[in-house]
Amino acid sequence: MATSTVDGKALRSDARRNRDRLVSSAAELFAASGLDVPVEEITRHAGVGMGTLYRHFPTKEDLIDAVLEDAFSGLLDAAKAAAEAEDAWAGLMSFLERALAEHVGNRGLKDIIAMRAHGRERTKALRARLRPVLRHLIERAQEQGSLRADFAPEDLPLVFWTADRVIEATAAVSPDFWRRYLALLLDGLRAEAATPLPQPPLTRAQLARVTRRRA
Amino acid sequence: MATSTVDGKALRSDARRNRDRLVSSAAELFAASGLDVPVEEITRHAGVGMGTLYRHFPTKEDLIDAVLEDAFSGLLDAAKAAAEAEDAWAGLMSFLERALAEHVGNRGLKDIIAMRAHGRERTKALRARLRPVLRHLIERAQEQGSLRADFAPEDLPLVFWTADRVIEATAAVSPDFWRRYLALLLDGLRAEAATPLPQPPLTRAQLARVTRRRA
DNA sequence: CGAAAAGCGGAGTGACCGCTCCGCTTTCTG
DNA sequence: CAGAAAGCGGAGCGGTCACTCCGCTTTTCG
Repeated sequence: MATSTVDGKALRSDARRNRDRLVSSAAELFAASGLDVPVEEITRHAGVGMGTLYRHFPTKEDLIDAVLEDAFSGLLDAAKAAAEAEDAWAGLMSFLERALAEHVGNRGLKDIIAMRAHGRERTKALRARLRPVLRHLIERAQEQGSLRADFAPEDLPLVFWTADRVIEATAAVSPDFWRRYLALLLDGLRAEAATPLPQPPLTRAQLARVTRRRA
Repeated sequence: MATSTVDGKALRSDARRNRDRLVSSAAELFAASGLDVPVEEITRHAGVGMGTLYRHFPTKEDLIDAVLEDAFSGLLDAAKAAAEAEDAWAGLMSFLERALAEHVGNRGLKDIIAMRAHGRERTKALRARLRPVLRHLIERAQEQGSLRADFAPEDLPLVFWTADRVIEATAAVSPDFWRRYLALLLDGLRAEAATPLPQPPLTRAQLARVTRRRA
């Protein structure tokens, strides 16, 4: 949780303290119940008033952004670790496993990836830093002959979208069940399993349009 | 759309006409915009008042149920057709393709399968009639050596949950993209692709608990 | 045809939610 | 330590939605 102020000005001590409380309360509640916890519940949990919340974060979206920046940046670390693996396939697998394991206890993360609320700047920046790492990992796995050649980096969101759906549905009943789904899907990503695919991958532009959508 | 009255009593002619209008308006709007179209919009589209809606369907859920019974029963037909295929794998594939193709234009169906609102009686009955057909199809495909042996009938919802997620995300941008995802997943379901799975399938009881959930 | 029964419409209710406004309190600064 | 600036709390606003209530209209049937 950064201590710096976004724009020059130093905050008064009580303000800083309240801001921190808000962010950590929000983190906790988002993780537990998803992004639509009422803002009022967040302020209550943080022991501050509504006014305080809205002075720090002009909109609920901004709060979400502040909270999930941390969580998202964890993903980047996982990706970097995976990129160093000798066996690229194993690296990719461990990246997916680690990332998804985090999703099990964090409804907020799933909500973001499921596109409920979106499109902030910092998140976009993190995504941009993540992309080349993963592309490299994918290319290496394909060169090593383990990952099917027609798998595109743009197909990766499929894994998260769908696995999150499974987690959402089954976590309460069997918290590790998503691993079965992932294994099934990964068997379809192996080079040996490859059968011609009926559709091209999404282009980056299409993918961007997908994430920029909302009800 | 059944013409019979649920409980003995015959409806007055205007009542029957209004009821039919409501159901078909709801069908249209649910398909186009999902299950959370406001009831007021449905009544307006049907040209009747709120009171009329709520006399026929004590709750929005009941209306949903009435509407989706039709759509759901189409699935049963698809399954029966698939069960007759010589090649069980091909049958299973065509069942999935046909069922999912319907979901592309019908947000209401996806919403139901995604568990938004649920648990009505008629729907449960239809599911019960569907189950043995699909189980038979799966068993045959396994005997023929095309479907991996550790795939359970209880794993089938995975396909729908996840494919619907993909459809939801991408239909507006590339309406046929889900076929790529399905192909990827199906490659993982082939017997040759099989790698040991880390988790057992859900039991029927667990599956029931999953579908009986709501926010 | 006429009256009772059945049905109808839609304004209104209550619950929820994100967000605003402003009189009061705390912190900072000289 | 005092005054000004910064921050604070929470009642209330405006919007949405499922659902209710009741005075009026249409159908039915002898």
